[in-house]
Amino acid sequence: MANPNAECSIQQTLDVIGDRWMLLIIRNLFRGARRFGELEEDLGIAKNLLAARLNKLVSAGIAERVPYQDRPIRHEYLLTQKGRDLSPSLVALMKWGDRWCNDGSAPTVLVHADCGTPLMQVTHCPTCDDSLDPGQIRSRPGPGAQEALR
Amino acid sequence: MANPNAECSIQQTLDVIGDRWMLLIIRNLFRGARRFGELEEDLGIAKNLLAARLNKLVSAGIAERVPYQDRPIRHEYLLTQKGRDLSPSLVALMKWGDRWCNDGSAPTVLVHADCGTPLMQVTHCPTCDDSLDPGQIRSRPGPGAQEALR
DNA sequence: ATAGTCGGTTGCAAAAATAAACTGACTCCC
DNA sequence: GGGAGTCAGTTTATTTTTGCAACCGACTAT
Repeated sequence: MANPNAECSIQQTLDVIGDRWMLLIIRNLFRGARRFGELEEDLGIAKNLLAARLNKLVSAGIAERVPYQDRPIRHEYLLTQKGRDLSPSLVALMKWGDRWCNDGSAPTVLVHADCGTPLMQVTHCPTCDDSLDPGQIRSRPGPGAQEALR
Repeated sequence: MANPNAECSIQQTLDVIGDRWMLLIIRNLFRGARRFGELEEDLGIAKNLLAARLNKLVSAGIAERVPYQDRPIRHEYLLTQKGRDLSPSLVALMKWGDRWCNDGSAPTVLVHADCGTPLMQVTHCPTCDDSLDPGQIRSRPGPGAQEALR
């Protein structure tokens, strides 16, 4: 309890996936990459770092190692529910990059599998049934938290 | 064009804000911190790193330096529109931490300023007028992009 | 004149990233 | 059986980035 930021979920999230490679590895797992060599080649990451990151992902419960052959035993890496649940974060970061790093044009568009419509990501108020912009958002301590932010 | 990932907005985004401190600094700017010393104390970051990060934020156009006194000239740091537009990303990361690092309980809850209702963040299909889960999302190259993600 | 504040810069040691070589368990081909 | 190749790492050395502490300059307060 020395550091008040320890209470913050953003801090805790970044402790797990907040380094230069983690989110890129997770992005590629989302895209369907499964194997060590595949990730290595796609990302251009050093082998030792990839091995270390994958171990961290597995021990954090974001990915799991699943054998795909014996002799020699080889594993592939699959996202768990916890990992798949990072989708909104990745989408949000991608949207930001689309808007601010690519002149608003999107190198990649996310679409609804059923109908092909490009998707939007919104912050939504269930009561007002409306989407909000940042100015409409306030933060307050949650239930079971004493003074989480400042 | 050597690296196909250069096309990806996630990559580009992480190039700018993808290190351990950037999003934490931005989070604190969202919370209202403005001054060097304030950020330094709240985050426990080393002065040289904070100075480097703030310069990077300013040159990336995410924050701006605004004088708040002369003699000696002192500046504060304010988020630009580009910076404020990171709100959805921060929200998404926070939600993930709430769910997966805090047993689902939220140290901090985001609420609608108008009505106080806790907010949801959803991926939304404008055509179907429905919110989607990750399994319903596909990616495809956007307009003006050749083969951005395989 | 002295001390203190604020916002840095500089120098140095420790930690992490990178690149390249090496390993081990196999398979495939001759 | 021998040699080359693949895949998934591990080891080793080099470079870069962090983190820490000391110092600095311009001012204010006492």
